[in-house]
Amino acid sequence: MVVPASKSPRKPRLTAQDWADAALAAIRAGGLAAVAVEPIAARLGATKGSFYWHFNGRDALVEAALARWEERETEAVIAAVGEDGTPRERLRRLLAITSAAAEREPDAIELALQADAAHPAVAPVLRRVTERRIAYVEGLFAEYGYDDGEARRRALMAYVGYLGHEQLAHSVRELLPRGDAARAYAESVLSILLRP
Amino acid sequence: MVVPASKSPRKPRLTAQDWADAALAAIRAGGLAAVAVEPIAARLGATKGSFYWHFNGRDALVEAALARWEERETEAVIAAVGEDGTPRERLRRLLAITSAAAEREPDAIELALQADAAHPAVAPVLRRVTERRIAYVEGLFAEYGYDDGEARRRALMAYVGYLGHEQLAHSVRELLPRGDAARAYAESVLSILLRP
DNA sequence: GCACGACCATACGGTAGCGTACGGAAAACC
DNA sequence: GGTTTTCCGTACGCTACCGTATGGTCGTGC
Repeated sequence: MVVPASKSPRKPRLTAQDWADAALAAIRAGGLAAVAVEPIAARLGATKGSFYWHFNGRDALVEAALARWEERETEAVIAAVGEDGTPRERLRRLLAITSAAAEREPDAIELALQADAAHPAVAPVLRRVTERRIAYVEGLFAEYGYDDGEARRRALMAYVGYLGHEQLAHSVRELLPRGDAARAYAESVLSILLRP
Repeated sequence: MVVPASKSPRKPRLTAQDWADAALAAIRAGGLAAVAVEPIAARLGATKGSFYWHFNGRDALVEAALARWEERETEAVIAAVGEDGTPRERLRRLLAITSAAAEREPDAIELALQADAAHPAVAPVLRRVTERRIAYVEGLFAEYGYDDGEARRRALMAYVGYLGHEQLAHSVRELLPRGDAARAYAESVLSILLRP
């Protein structure tokens, strides 16, 4: 009796995207250094033979993963805040989204990239994403009523605080306030940033 | 003609300290992953033979380097601020010291450890150092007049801002204000943090 | 001035990962 | 249904690093 094709799940062919996503997963789990062809191949149930058909080498894979991340990042974060409400409401929403995310589990990919910010493939990606984000927050503050210089300064404070918060959530999470204290903290941050 | 002993500088014997310092230098230059026995040996003009006499293995070297860093860190930073003047003056001094340091070149060792915060040897060191620092800043805010909760929150904001600032200085330095703008920024941060 | 212990170099085997060569299977096309 | 692409597995050599074994050299006590 011959078993039909449904026995072992029919080995789907892999695309370059599959590899890029797997590389992103590796970055999330172990940083840029974890982007290693052979382990990822094993995890995909494939071999290097497949990989080197889709890519020229490890560097190309890294770049593909970063491109994928930047793309996702761009469309996601800012859009999540929306365009409804006063600037204050949008800032509160932004704060809520980011701090809630960090309380669960900080964004490991972003932290990994920040850690390898000097890597030639990482630097430009990080620069673009960072610039976009700060400019966005600066816009919110400007809309709120601050003049150019002050809006820029406050945006920087806010973003720098965000970065450090993610970092601290990753390294010494128990020092961050939780629950009610976290809400009081967020409220305090918002009111301080919006005080003239 | 035979040259006396002064020709090649007489090969000084190495101590465990020498190795630990060299490892720290490697961390500064290339992160934890750069702590590799053979390259460091080469840089010291020695071989693994020397290393494995002083240490049991790579892990022991990493721990020695971290211990050395923690020691330095503890005695240095807080002491630099001193105990003179009002809390406000001391906070300003602290801000000046740290932001000036970041403007030149952020502390690469600290960033590297932050990047590998999950490493079993790094985590406890980072936890202790971070706790000490935040507690110190919290003390300053308390002395300034805030009640316990508020002092803690402000200390957290300040520290989280410090972390993010170092991070940004490392990844996208050109986004940070320089010169006069930097001074205006620091002034703004201080006044915001000390406003009731 | 020699003997012993501290210190180090050399040489070796082992592992993980990169990249290449090449043959074979699977789809796509006609 | 055969041919041509597309996709992938296997096998190989190469490099960088870890850790061990072993014998040599240097300093120091006596």
